[in-house]
Amino acid sequence: MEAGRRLHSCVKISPMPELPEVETIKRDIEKSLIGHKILGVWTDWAKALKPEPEVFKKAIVGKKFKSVGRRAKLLIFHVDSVPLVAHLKLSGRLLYRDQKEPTDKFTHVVLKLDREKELRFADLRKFGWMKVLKDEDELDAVLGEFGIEPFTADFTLENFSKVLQSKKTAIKPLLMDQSQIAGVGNIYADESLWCAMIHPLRSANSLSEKEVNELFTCVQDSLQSGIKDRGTSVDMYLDLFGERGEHEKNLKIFRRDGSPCSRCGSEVKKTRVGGRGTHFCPKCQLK
DNA sequence: CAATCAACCTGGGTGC
DNA sequence: TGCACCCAGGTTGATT
Repeated sequence: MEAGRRLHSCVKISPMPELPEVETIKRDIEKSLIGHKILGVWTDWAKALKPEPEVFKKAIVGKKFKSVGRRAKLLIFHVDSVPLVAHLKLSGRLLYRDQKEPTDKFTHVVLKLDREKELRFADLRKFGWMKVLKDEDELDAVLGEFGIEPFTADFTLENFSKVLQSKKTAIKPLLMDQSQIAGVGNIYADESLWCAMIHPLRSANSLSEKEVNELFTCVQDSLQSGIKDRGTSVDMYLDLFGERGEHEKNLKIFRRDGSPCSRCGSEVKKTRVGGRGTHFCPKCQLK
């Protein structure tokens, strides 16, 4: 276990932009990128630009960033009237930088802007992408694939309860199922379940009314707490200006295996649920 | 229909 | 020192 702790403290690659991280980037973009004109597009990784680099370039060069939004973990831009969406997946970063600042080797897309600025897309694992959409109908179709969105009018206890009651799958994979509940990834799923004292393998439709209530509150609190700290940097997420988020020190359960549970003192355990690393307190979160 | 799983990637760890 | 192998995880798409 000592080895386990040491291993985790050395892991340098686990960004995981989830709702709070993407929301942080979105808010910073509102204050910086909006209004900039796109002068050119550079890439060394064709797959990052959809539908394909030439179409992507043609659609946006000469136009201005007008708005930015977020749905689940997706960033939504409008470049003039052209919808553009971006997904950071596991290791993507968006950076707003002066042209003269050096780029790192993970930078695979650069949007050259006016006023000597750049929007850089860096991605160690190259899973992320930016995509130009045809029109608002296509955007509606993309956004319609997601489930209930936290912090919107749709995210009611009634709707949350309906989602849980309709599935007998384990609660953790359901929390992370973007088509059901939008924006929750591995970190905030673990945090939410610890907060609500629910074991990650509990069948979703087996939760009591009280547990559903608790989880409903905990999901929102965990996400809100992450936003307040400008996201979690474990260890690669950086915000639009290249700064780390502060939420890592406020994590209650994620990657704390081997340490005492901050609620009951029992040793935090790590296991696998749905193929993903899952952290829980065996005393607080009974099966 | 639901659960499972490889594939997409890279770097950093371990074990031999 | 080197090298094969494993792991991290969001999402898609194929398979069971």
